[in-house]
Amino acid sequence: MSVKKINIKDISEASGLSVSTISRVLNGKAKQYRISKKTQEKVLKIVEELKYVPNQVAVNLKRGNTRTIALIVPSLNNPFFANIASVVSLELRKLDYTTLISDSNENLEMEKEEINQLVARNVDGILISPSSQETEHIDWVVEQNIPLVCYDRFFSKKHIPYVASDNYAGAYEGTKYLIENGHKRIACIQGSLLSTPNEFRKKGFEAMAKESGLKDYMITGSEFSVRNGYTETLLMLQAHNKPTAIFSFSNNIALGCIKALKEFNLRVPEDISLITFDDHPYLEYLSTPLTCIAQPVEEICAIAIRHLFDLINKREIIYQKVQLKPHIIHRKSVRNIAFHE
Amino acid sequence: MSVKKINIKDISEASGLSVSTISRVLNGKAKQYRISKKTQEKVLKIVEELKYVPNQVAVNLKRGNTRTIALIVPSLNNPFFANIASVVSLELRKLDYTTLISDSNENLEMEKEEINQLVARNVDGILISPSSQETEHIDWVVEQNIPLVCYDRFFSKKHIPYVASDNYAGAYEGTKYLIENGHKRIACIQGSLLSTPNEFRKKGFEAMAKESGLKDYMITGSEFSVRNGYTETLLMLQAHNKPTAIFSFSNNIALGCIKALKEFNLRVPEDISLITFDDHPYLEYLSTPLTCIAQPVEEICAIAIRHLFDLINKREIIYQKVQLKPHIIHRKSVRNIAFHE
DNA sequence: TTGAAAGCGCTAACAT
DNA sequence: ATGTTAGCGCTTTCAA
Repeated sequence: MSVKKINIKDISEASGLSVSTISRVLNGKAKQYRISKKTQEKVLKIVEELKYVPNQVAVNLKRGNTRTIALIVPSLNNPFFANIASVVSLELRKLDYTTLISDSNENLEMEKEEINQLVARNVDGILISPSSQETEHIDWVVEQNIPLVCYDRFFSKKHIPYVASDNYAGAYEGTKYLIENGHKRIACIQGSLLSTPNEFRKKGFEAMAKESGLKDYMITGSEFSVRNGYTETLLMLQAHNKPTAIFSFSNNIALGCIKALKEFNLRVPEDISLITFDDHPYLEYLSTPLTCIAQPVEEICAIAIRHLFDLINKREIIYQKVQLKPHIIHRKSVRNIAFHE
Repeated sequence: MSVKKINIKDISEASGLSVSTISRVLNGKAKQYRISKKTQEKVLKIVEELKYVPNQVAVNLKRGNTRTIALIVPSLNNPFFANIASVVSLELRKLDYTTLISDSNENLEMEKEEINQLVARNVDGILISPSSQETEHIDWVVEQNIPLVCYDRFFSKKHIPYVASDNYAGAYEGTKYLIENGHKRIACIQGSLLSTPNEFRKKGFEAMAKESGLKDYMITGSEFSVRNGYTETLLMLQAHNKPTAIFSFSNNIALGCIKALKEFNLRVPEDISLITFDDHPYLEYLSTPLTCIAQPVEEICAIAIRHLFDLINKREIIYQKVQLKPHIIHRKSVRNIAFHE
């Protein structure tokens, strides 16, 4: 029934050569060991015929490394992270590494479990966007000298390398843009209070608010989810003093926001303006094309990978903490109300 | 520098017990081997203290299985597949399996490479949405008795289990809906000609067209991509006889379609109607909420997983080939022109 | 109730 | 130019 997988010993027997010779040929060490052309050809021929593929599990055990990098995302259903997963796995494949994508579901317990699994599976490195500020499990990884780099979200108080957007600057600029367009009553809908992007977006907003004397604002919400965007928008629309602009702190939040706005028959930007973090192709085709603060996803991935490999190769990391400037993509969801007051 | 990972032998030495005892305790075989409470506690305590996690690579080599399932998706940037990846990995985790997500990038060569990798890594099973009708590499997997189930896309001519939407029925119903709404000139924009979903969508469309005497139609395009949707729409809008309705065969195609329509200042559905395969939260918030044919993603995942485990456990699979009915979600992108001719 | 040791498939150090 | 063998970390058979 069960067809035994063929192994290096089978090749050895079929060819009359020793397993070491097979191993050498297959690992490109033929010249180094001056293995004759004839032998090489014979090996390759038999390998081809028997469709032999070396058992990586055994190779990994022997070598102690797996040529596997783990990528932990908070949610694959978030297009921002799906995009990152796609980019990272493609890039790593070019380096002949396999990517193990783990979805932590925005859940610390799951994240811990996964980290455990990943370490047990001997991954060579971990790229993580942590779901909280809790670091015990992360410290444990670092203690074991397993290379780890944070992307997007990171730990403010720890010396763990990271690559992220400059969320402070992004929020600062976004707010400035809103204010320049005459908005004096702004509501922010934020995401997870435990995440650094949220922390810095909030700070960036507040800094600009302070700088320009903006007093009439609110910051509400607590999750990077459609539902949060929806609920918070619903609530603020029922307050006596509606904002003239909403600053959504993520793509999913914006979606919930739009849903609520629609139910209230409020048009964007005629009745209320909207700007959001995160770009996506569909934003352009929404009933009102959405102005957004786009993050440099490809760069974040590229640099995170580079840093991880610097760690893996014990090269020194010069810029341990990187923040990349996001940029505003102007579409049509912010109205200039400077002269309409 | 490099902190040696602690292993079972370390635990053995630290506890003064043999490695077999450690292994037994850790694998829940304490009662089976009548290991004393004291011994158990001692083991657990030391394991806890030293934060020992068994090396899964060694376990895998020894046991010959990995408790890992590979999920091959054609593209993670397609929200349909990102969604599937998310659902599958969450479901498999519940079963205490790890998911290895691989992005084949709609590319046969990459898919082959990945299959190779996956087999070499001793995955216990493979869930694949193949990027072509080429099956040599798939046959090789099956020959080795590695359980494999196709989802979404499959092989029409092979006896390989699959779970997919009933794309024929979906297209049939979608076309019927268009015709009932008075459309007599319909353009389909299709995706990859090599994929079964496309094949059956095309057939479903043609069947309904024939049945209702629809003559004036075209089927064009060749890729499940935004660009394809864009280009094909652009082309058909320049023809002398514009269609009154477009049937897009995927979410990405629809996005390209909308982009082109917008450039031509054509309103949906006033100037032209649009229906597409695949649902997504944002479809509801597009300038015209898009009517679509939604696939039962959760069910597809659940059944694919069940079938895979039937294979893994050598249980018999009763329904080897499953097609699940999709359903139309009525939004606002199809106009009734029956009385406007 | 516990331990010793073989062996999973491979690589590489040490032969020759 | 090629072969022999130890050992990676674990599970499990066999022994006690």
